[in-house]
Amino acid sequence: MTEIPLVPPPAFDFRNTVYSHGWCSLRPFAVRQSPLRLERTLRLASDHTVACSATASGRRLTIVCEEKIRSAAARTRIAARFATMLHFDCDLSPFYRRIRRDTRHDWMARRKAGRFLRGETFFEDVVKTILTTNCSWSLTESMNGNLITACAGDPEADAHAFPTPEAIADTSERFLRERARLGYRAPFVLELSRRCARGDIDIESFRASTATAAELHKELRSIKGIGDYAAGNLLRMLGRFEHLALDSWCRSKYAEIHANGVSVPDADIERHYAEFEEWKGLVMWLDLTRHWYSDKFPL
DNA sequence: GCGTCCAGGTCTACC
DNA sequence: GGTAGACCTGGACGC
Repeated sequence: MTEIPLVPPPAFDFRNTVYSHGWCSLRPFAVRQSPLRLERTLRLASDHTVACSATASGRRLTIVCEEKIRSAAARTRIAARFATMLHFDCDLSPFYRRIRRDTRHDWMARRKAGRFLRGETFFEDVVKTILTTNCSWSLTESMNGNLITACAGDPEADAHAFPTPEAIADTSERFLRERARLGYRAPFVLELSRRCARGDIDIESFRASTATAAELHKELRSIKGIGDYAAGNLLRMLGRFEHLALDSWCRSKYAEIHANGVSVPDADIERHYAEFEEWKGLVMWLDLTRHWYSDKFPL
C-alpha cells in the first residue's frame, strides 16, 4: 500500500466535486461513505492497473493505492490523474466573483461548487456521455459496466480500469451489441474508438485546447453519436459553460423548480439563464441540482 | 403475462 | 433549416 498526499487548489470542495454529477456512480468510479472516499482503478500502463482511493482531511487529500508504488514517477502520475479527474485545473475564481453579486445564486460560491468529476481520459468522458443518451440512468450504469467487463484484459481481476480505445477498437459492433448491450450506440462507440486508435482524432487534446467553446462544440458534434446535448455536456467537463446542454432531466427539473411543474420551451430556459453569459451552463446545472447540496445525493 | 411508454438523444432522409 | 421516423435497452405501468 502507498499513500500519496495531494494539495488541491484554493476554492476546492472534495464532496461537491465527487457529487457534481452522475459520474461518481459509473465504474471504474465508486463512492464509499463515512468518511467520503472516491475509489478508482487507474491504468498506469497498458498492462498495469492499480486500485486507488481518495479521501479528504481538512484542506488536504490523500490517495491510497492498494499496492506498493515504488517509482516516484508513478506516484507523480497517479497524483496528476486524480488532479485531472477532480478538475483541479478549472479556475472558477471569475465565476465566483460574478456570482457573489447575485443573492439568488451566491451559495454557489460559498459552497465552492462548479468543478465536474471527470474520467481518467477525455475518451472515457465521451464514451460515457454517449451511453447516457436516450436511456434511463440505470441502463447507462449497466451498459458502462458491461463495456468495462467485456473489454477487460483480465476478466477475473477484482477491479478494472476503463478500457482503452485500442481495446474497444479490437472488438466488433456485434460484440458491443451482444456483450455490452450498447444497442444502436455500439457503432458510435466502435467508430470513435477506432478513430482514436488509428490516430485519426486526438481526443485527449480537447482537455488542453485553447479553441473557443463554439469551435470545440463543432468538433465534438462531428463525432458520431454526439449531438447537441452530449457536446454541451462534454464542454462542461472541459470547463466551458456557454451551452446549457438541455436534456429531458434538465427540462423536467426546470419545470418543477421554476414553472410549477409545467414544461416550457427551451427558449424560455435559455432566456432565464442568459444574463450569466459564458457561465450560464454552470449556473443552470447548479441551480437544477441545488437539492444535492442539502439532501443526500440521489445516486 | 403482455403491450406500451419512456428515459439525462442522435442520425438520416426528406421536404 | 426544419421535421418525422427509426433506433437498442430495460424498468415502470396499466390492463
